[in-house]
Amino acid sequence: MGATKTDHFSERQNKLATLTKAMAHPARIAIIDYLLKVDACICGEIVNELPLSQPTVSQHLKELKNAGIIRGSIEGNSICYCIDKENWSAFQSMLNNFFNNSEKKNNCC
Amino acid sequence: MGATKTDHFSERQNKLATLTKAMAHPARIAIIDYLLKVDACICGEIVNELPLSQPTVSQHLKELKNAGIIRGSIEGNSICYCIDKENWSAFQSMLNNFFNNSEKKNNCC
DNA sequence: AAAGTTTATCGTAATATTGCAATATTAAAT
DNA sequence: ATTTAATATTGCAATATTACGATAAACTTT
Repeated sequence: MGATKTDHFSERQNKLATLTKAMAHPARIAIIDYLLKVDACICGEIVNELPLSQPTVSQHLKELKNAGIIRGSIEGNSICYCIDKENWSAFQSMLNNFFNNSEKKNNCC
Repeated sequence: MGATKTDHFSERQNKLATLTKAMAHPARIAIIDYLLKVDACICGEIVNELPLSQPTVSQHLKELKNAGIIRGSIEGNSICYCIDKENWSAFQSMLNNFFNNSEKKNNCC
């Protein structure tokens, strides 16, 4: 056991879970925060912004990249990271749809 | 190691991470989906809705409850669960704020 | 070419998550 | 009081995540 049974759920449910999982760490939230704040590609300063070692930050960056939240491109001997705006908008819509189902009338407890 | 260094991040960052983590499983998304769909308190049918064993579902319900996403109240010999609408709205705002920082002009890569 | 800089990967330890069988708990029904 | 029902808890195995030191890879500068 220990492995998530993704095959029993809908694609949408798995996607939402994957997306939220990618954000589900304060360091990754902090990275996204920073990239949104500076609103540009950041070449080689992200490690200094975080209270974690270089390998650990690199790993978090990789996860964000795998999830499609950020993009990285080689620029000389450093790597420039930025938010993948297209995907980011799609994720926002996805989460909005999820939440907007709660705009109903009835209630009970 | 293996434990998240929450003490190095802001309260907001940790809260966002905790919230997204609570949603970061297809079974938990499915539970929220279901509770939003029926838009009512559900007494003892949630296990049948999911392709997982009763103990596993119970555990996922517990996590959602701990995160404040759902509430459960005893009703006879079953337990009624529903979305905690107040918290749910707060979470929605929180995520909206997070995403709305990306409504800027500049871009690069 | 050698040395420096930046980022990624490997290896490994600590911890957390996922899942379920078995069992416990609690209330209703008989 | 016993049985039935619904849900929670315990215990455990499999897997995933988090973190970092050591090292590798790739590009720049000297």
